[in-house]
Amino acid sequence: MSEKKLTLQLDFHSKLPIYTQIVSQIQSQLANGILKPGDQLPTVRALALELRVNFNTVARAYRMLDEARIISTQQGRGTYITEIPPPEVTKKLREESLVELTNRFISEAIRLGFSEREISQMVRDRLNVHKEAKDKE
Amino acid sequence: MSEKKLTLQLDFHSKLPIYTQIVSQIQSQLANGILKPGDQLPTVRALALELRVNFNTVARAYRMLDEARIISTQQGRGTYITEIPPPEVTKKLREESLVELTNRFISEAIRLGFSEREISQMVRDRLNVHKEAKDKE
DNA sequence: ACACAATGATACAATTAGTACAATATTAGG
DNA sequence: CCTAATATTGTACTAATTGTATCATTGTGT
Repeated sequence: MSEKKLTLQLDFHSKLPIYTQIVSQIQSQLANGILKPGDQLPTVRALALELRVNFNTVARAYRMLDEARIISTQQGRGTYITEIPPPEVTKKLREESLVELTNRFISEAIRLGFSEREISQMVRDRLNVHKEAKDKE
Repeated sequence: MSEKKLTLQLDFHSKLPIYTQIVSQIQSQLANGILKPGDQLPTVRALALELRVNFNTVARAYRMLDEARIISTQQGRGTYITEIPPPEVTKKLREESLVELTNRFISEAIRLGFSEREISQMVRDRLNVHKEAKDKE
């Protein structure tokens, strides 16, 4: 039995609905290898209990992931990460995870009152610092 | 769930519209620490009932506060004080907070296996999207 | 009387919760 | 072993709670 612990961090005050948070966090865990093809996910009820949400909320997230062919849900059996996630799906997932990460960063910065110009300038800046630090190794 | 009582004093004879009074009183309660980031506000209907006003009036106040990023409203779920309210900080602190935020973003992206090139491209990309969305207003 | 802003009424949409059900797996009796 | 009862799992449908959108009404200033 290889049921993953699957620790998710929900923000109940977020603009984002719970079910989309579940979807995107599972996606990103798959994108960066925390979850692997074949892994069994917790049951809708188990995960719901842990996250303190209604199991239909988890079921809705699972359904979305199922429709995206990322997981396979089987009534009476459980849910599993798809064995052969089409390469273009994983590629797409990877892309999407960066999109989301970047969006979160930008909206956070905007909320803090920074302008687009300041943000892009700072990103250039810190990327340069990062690059220099790496080159010196 | 810590739904605040949120006692507001309205003056129905004031020149100031009800919704303005709601807005400014919530703002001042936040400034005074009576309300804190993450606090859930009463539902538009509950507060309206208590204040003996139409719930659309409360909704209007909430919408204004939402646009000012002071609260976060989510259809079907509720209304919350924004977790990270726009800080009126000094220029230096402000600068440092963007540095911190950017560093966290970059290292997270690097950890996920993205290259500097991909990161800067994506930031440009999402900033453009953000800008366009804003321009449309 | 008119124009405009504020408020109210009504219908709508999104999210989550509740309940009953169907498919599959597991276990108990023989 | 085989079969039937039971448990476990996801599904479907519905209800309740929330904020949103639109238009009507009211009231005030000119």
